[in-house]
Amino acid sequence: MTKKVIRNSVSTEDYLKGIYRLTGETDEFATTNAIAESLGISAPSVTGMLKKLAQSRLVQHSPYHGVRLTAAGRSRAVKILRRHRLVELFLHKCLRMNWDEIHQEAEVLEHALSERLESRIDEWLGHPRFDPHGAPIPDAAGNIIPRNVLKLSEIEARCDAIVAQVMGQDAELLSYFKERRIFPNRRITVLEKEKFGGSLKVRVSGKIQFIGLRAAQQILVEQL
Amino acid sequence: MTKKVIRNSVSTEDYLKGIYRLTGETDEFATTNAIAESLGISAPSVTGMLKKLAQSRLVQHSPYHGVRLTAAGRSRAVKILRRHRLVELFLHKCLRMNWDEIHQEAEVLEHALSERLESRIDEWLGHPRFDPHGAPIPDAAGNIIPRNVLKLSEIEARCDAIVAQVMGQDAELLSYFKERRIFPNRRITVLEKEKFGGSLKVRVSGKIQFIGLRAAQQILVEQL
DNA sequence: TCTTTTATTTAGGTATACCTAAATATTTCC
DNA sequence: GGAAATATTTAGGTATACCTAAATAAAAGA
Repeated sequence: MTKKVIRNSVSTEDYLKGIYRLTGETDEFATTNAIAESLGISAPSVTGMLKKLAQSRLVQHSPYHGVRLTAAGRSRAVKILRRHRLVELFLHKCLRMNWDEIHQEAEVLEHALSERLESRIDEWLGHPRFDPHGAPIPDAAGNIIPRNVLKLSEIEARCDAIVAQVMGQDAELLSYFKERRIFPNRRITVLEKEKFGGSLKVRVSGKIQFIGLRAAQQILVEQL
Repeated sequence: MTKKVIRNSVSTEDYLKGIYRLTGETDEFATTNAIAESLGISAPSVTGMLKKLAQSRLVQHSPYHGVRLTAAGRSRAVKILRRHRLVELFLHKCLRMNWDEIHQEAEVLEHALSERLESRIDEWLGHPRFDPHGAPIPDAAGNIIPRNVLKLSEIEARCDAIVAQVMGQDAELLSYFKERRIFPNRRITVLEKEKFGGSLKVRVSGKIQFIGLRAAQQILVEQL
């Protein structure tokens, strides 16, 4: 027992991706509850799965504390992330799918790509570096372009910035951004910040508008 | 118990597709062993699964005799077949994937397409009617173009025909056809048939060559 | 510090889909 | 018709990945 099984399941990939999303390239631990919430799975189920992932040396499990990805686990997570973002961009560019539909499709397709198909799509796209939401696409070796980004909500009033990325998980939020013409590479100026977590008054794409705090936390910018 | 559960699994889709491949549009029964062999699963496992599919009203199960698809089961099978063939053609046309690679990819991707993506691909391809192996692609309603085809092995010597379809499951066999330039829509003439299941001497694409009987059974033609 | 709250894990159970070995039904052949 | 061969099903078991309820550990607050 406690043998090191090879885990190729969709579940395994979803856990690794979820943990990576929580901890990024840091060596922080992701907590059981955070993982449970992000995957929509009960905490006891998560505990059980984390033990299996630890046996397969994909995560390091520190009981009652959390897990962090091993090198192998991180590499698998980055691979899925690459596939997810390549697929999003491909669906958008080749098949003209909407900005707010592609995430949902990619969530399934990322688990169905072979190595071969991944690289064909990468070639078709010309080895792209960013997906349609502005998220960096890891290269075939797993390297990610380092960026210096802040949440829009953290920018001071009267500051200029460039939209780097909008978080693309939620179709409703993406429609919100679309309506307000908030897209990667657009210049954005924070005009005013209401106190105590209120809206931000900004100018973007020539229009002055208000953005809720929750939305502003989902927009990454490069400050100028 | 014995409730009518909704079955959306990859396994379910593979069984329905497999049964359809065995029986086509006829009302014949597929036997347990034939299904087991075609899916590479043990016969007892197949029996168990057929009972579940019968409970979900996707097949009609006649114990010790076999199963046949219900209308619902056939419709699901044809949908998967449509997706499989659309994906094959798309990979070939858009991503320039080889004739003998696309089946393997489609085998996975067919289970990962949404309705929306299926129809985007269909549009991109211009509502195609045949896949790269010459197999007819069912339309969105599930209708399949009727054809009048024979196996090449059934054609009399000194007869002319047009290659309609090469069976595309096996990459090795497809390479064999590729080498011999046997593609859909090519004219093929059977020059001689060796007795007792020997090779066929044919002319195709201007070249005279021999085709093994097993291969000739995997080539469908329209007799002229 | 000690109690309460929160987070995590253990215990026990479910569904899906597969397996082998053994039993039983069906078909084939003499 | 009956024995042998073949096909199918039953019985019992495994692995994956999920669940709820209960127990326990850790963190927070008085």
